[in-house]
Amino acid sequence: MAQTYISEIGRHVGEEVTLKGWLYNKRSSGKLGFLEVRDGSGMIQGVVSKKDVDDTTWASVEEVTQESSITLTGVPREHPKRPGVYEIDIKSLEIVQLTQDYPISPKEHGVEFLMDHRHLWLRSRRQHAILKVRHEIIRAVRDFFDNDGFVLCDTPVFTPAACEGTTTLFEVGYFDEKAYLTQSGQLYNEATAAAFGKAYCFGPTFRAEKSKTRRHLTEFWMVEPEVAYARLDDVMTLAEKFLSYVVGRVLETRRDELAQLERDVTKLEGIAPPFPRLQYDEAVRLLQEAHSKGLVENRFEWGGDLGSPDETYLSGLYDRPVMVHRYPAAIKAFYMEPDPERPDLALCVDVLAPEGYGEVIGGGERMSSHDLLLQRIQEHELPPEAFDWYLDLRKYGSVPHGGFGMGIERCVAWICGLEHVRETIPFPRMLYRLKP
RNA sequence: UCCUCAGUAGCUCAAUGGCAGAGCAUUCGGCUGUUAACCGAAGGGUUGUAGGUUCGAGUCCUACCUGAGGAGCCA
Repeated sequence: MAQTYISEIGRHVGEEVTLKGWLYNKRSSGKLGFLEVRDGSGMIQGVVSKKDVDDTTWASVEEVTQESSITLTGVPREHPKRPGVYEIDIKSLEIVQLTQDYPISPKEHGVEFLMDHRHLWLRSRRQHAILKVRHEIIRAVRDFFDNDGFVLCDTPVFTPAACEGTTTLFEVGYFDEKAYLTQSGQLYNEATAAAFGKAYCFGPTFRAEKSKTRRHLTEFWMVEPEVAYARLDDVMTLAEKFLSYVVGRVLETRRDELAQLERDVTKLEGIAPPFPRLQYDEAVRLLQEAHSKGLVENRFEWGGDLGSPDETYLSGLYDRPVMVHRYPAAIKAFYMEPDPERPDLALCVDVLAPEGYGEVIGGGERMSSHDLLLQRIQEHELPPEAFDWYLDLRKYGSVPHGGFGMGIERCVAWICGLEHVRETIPFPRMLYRLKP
């Protein structure tokens, strides 16, 4: 018999249908059984009474265990006590495979145990909700750029040299030479933006930093748009429109999943342009003021990069993401365009998500002068021959241009209200975590 | 790399330096509207590893291993 998916069960009330899936949980009351069934598309409670089915089916009901694969036929109807919720009266049940000793019980488990069983943990309600929000975020990201005239131009994962130094790169063998896993597609995006005007890449990114916090993965997904002729203000305007669109789409299509995650959606409903724009100088003043009031432990000095506690404090001042711009050039990457009015500042921006989720976007205006870029490469003691092609972009029709990168997992963690990014990707890769 | 915390049954956790315990899971029995169902019973242990202190160590000390949170660095 043709399979009906649980997500479509409402269209089949009163008809006999076949479900194919797995047993999520079982409860019983004597000769009445309650089977919670999942099929990937959703969950439904099956009800089966001994007097209504043959002995074979009742024996299966008694025997079936958590996460056994099953097929069943039955007739869906509304739940007697919960309007809008469906149940299915089971007519017959077949066990495809009887599962023995499923490790994840319906009770609490620790992080290490769940991470070791990540391949099975994905079956749980919570992980389902998170990964469906992730999927929606990725769809929204693609739709936003596709609908705005951007061309998807993916950049390589194998790269010959570092964008910003080799210390945080994974080195791999590439036949007879060394290669590195990409830490950003941005340099290549500058080439595709010069070709297509507006381009973006979206793929995995690798950082070999020995970071061990709730915000770090060694392999994560990043979307990076790049726009020819864009100035810093244009980049910031794009970033606030983009983030607002993504949040709006999740609110529109994934309310059930956010409710499952107990996310306070009122914190998301106000996310709309304009986002506050805070110049680095002003951020320093706010942080020093906060320190004198005892709100921030360490006194922040001009010239440093914002630490996590600093970011958390600043983002806590606003009800939407805050865009901190014009950091000291000395602490930013070599390719940042200097501010013509204050050459010691870089025309860059970091977008800090609310509620302490930290930096979700980093970007800015790129350097357009060939000679200054070459000078910066030399100052940073980078091998100029590795950047021949990159310098070419400044020799043949150089224009002001800029863009940003957004880490998908931090965005998912923020929108879902999660404690840790490890749950935002099916199989997280972290310091000390390479399996499963 | 550094700082802090943790490691006891398959899982989550108790146990003042003095008999190794509970809930869940599993097995058996009961229950016709359950919702992490509930009720009764049973099986289940080299207390992360190695050494030390002590009449006696899950508990105290040392080293190591594993994990978690944080710093730095970053999206």
